[in-house]
Amino acid sequence: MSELEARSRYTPAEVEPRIVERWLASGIYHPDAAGEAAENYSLAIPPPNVTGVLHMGHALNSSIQDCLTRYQRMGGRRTKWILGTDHAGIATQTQVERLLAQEGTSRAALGRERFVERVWEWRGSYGGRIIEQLERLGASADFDAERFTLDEGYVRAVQHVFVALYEKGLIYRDRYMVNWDPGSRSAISDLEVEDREVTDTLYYVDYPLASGSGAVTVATVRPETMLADTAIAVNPGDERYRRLVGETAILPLVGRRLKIIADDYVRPDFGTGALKITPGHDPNDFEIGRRHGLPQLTTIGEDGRITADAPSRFAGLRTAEARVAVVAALREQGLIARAEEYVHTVPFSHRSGERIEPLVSLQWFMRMDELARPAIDVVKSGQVRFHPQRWGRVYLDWMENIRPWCISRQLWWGHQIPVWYRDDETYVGTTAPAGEGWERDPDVLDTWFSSALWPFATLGWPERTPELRAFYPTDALSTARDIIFLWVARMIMLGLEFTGEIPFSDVYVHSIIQAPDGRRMSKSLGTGIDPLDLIEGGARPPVFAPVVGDGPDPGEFPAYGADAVRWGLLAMSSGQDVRFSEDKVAQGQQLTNKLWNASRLILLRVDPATRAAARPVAVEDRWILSRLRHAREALGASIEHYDFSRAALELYDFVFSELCDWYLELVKQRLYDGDGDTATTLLYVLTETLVLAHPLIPFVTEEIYSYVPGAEGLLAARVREPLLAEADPAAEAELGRLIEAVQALRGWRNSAEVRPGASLPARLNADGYERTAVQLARQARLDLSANGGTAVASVPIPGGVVVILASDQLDLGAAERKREAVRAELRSGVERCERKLANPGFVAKAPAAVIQAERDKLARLQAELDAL
RNA sequence: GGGCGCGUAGCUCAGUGGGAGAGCGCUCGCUUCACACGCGAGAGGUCGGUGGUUCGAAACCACCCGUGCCCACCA
Repeated sequence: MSELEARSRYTPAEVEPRIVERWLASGIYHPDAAGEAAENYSLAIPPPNVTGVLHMGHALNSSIQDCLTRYQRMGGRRTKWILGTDHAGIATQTQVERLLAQEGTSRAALGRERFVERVWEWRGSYGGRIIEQLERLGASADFDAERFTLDEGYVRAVQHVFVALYEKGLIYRDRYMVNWDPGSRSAISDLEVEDREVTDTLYYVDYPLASGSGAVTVATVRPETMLADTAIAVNPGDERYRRLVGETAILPLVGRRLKIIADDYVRPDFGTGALKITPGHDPNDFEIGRRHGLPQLTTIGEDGRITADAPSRFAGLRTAEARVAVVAALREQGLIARAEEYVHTVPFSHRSGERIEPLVSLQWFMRMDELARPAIDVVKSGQVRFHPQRWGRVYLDWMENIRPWCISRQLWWGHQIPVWYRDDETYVGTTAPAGEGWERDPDVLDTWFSSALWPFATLGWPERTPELRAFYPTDALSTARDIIFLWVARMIMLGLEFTGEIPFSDVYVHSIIQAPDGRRMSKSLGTGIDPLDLIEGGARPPVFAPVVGDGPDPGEFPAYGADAVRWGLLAMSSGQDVRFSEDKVAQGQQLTNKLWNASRLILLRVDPATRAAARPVAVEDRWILSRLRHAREALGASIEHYDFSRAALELYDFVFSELCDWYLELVKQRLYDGDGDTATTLLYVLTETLVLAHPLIPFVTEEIYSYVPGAEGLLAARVREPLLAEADPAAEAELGRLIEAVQALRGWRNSAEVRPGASLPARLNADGYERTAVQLARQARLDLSANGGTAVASVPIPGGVVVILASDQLDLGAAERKREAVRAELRSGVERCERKLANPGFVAKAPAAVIQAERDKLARLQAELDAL
């Protein structure tokens, strides 16, 4: 007990690490693989990159998932939060390559086998950091069954899927236009490309006609690609060029003969209406080229440099250099008719940040339309629900226009494609083919290919494991919207294809937390916070400077503790993006501190032999039991509806407004007096409050629980029991009256400038206070025992008035001013009601209950006014 | 070009048809034996604008202004 007695402030920094150890040692995070998925509860974490460190998005999403997990676990269901990390192909490979560069070596020097070994070593040393951070946050995930998207069983699952889809004809190899990322030297998918606005120059270039009679002028922002031009296209309806269709132009600098063709794609009103066609280096031209059977030439290589197939003066130049050189050469020949500034969007690699080079390349693709169909149906039918709902529409829009997915990556770190080649033969299988001379495809799969199997591959699929039966399909998926297409959609498609079931029934799309200035939280911008710095205290970046000084060092966050951070993040989040608010974290800290101190009041006064039970002796006991039931129901509904900010605020309101401000103040005296039933009930209310609060603020509640007499085991493992009291509207009405009356009297005292400690002689002239008059007197500091005396003021309260009697405690002038103010307020209220009730439309059309409520209100206000 | 959000108190945000709310900040008062990271009482808003629907609009509809995001192959 000494700790509880000694600390009038809750100290998370000392408590939390100790609690983490108890939870981890208890084994409650790791459920038995028993029962069926329908009765059990499970959810899979979006696997953080193995290179990752905890950022605010992780902290928010983990707070959400842990709230769900703890809530369901305490609801008595076998609950599993599937945990693990993603091998994150490009990110991890880049990280290790950087390390090698520092050591003066390189991937190429090591060779594939040694390099991959190095990555595994790296993962062994540094890859677990985010997992430890999740533990520190209080995440109750299954740490004993941590998975990795490249561990042995997972590799088998991925290969199985690849082979099956290949055999079904959905995976194929093709020479096709891809987004080539010169930074990572790999193809990437459409989803990994981001468009940025760029100011370029639009050049008008003359292509002389072979006939020698003039030239056709084309407009281009990428003159360097002209080296691979194989045609010129115009719109078939364009009168200006009609007679040129079928003619031939001469490609400047190269001399190649280009056919002039007609294609509807060309817009007559843009540029000159004539378009140079480069099937090898532009996605649109690629399509046009296919339509017209044009050759695809390649003059830009995978290294982003001009190839030897181009005129030698350009070979080896980077594209940017080549552009300058080509323009200079054209100028020399007087072929640049015009040049103007041009703002447009250009694709960049999301990964490396480099400008995408569209290239024709031999890659593996996956056809998605067939897989999309059932995945569209399950969302349309409501089997899979998005929260907020509107994200379902976004999902469907994308799915209905889905395109093939380029799944091969020219990396070493990842799932190597299970395909072998020998001369013209191709072998696809989960094990190497027999015989000599087979060469395995060097490429690996897009990381998202393996992520798409996450909810079932982590449970042992394709084996029919007990885990799979117990926990698949999962229940919920909580994620940010930026991976709805990259990940969520693909999990639904592959889940349906390979397990025949939806991978989860609810997708919660949480908000994104921005920096206080509205920018994205990002380390490089200086707008990011390490959540651990909030939890344990640490550097406060300048954009997070407190508006008012709040401590010795504004450059440091105080150690708010994990509960405060979790509560704050939940309270901040909602359906829309929000700016990070340190105030909300501070509010969470106040909540933990309040609960700590309320518990001290109770636990330091009750006899250790007391056991929690509901033994209401006064109406306020019935009231708090009724409010407790209300809070449990409201909070439960909010969590089940994924409304976490509401849940957080409901908890705060219950603890502050109902439990501490009113109930504890009302029963304090009885507790001091040593009343046994009061102690018993208080212990019950406290225990159930801890149960209520635990999913949101697990640490402080677990710590307090350890001091509760008779409480055994861990609060985290406790199952919610049915509450011992029903809703009690009569008690709620009675206490509602009391609270309103006390507030009215306190307000009156304040404005009448009555000394706070003074007890005022008064007469209670109101109905409905038979059982609460003593409390009314105590809370409002009235002396109701006085008889006689001159009435000097009359304070309206529900059901009547309190008449204040003359005493030397009172400044009559101030009291009179207050009385006038109250009178004016009541009058305007009465007028508003009368006006409404005089409106024939209102009386005729409004619902009867609304009209009656209005009449009641008028009567009440009028009575209060009359009483003055 | 298409789509989806958002605009409510000084700040950050709840509130989706019947008397404008919370936290922080601000003002006044209080060393009341759980908590000064506290307690009590207040001030503060033409709910972006215009028009409409309705007995009644912060909420529903239309348009406008401002702002953010997503999707899209116009050189």
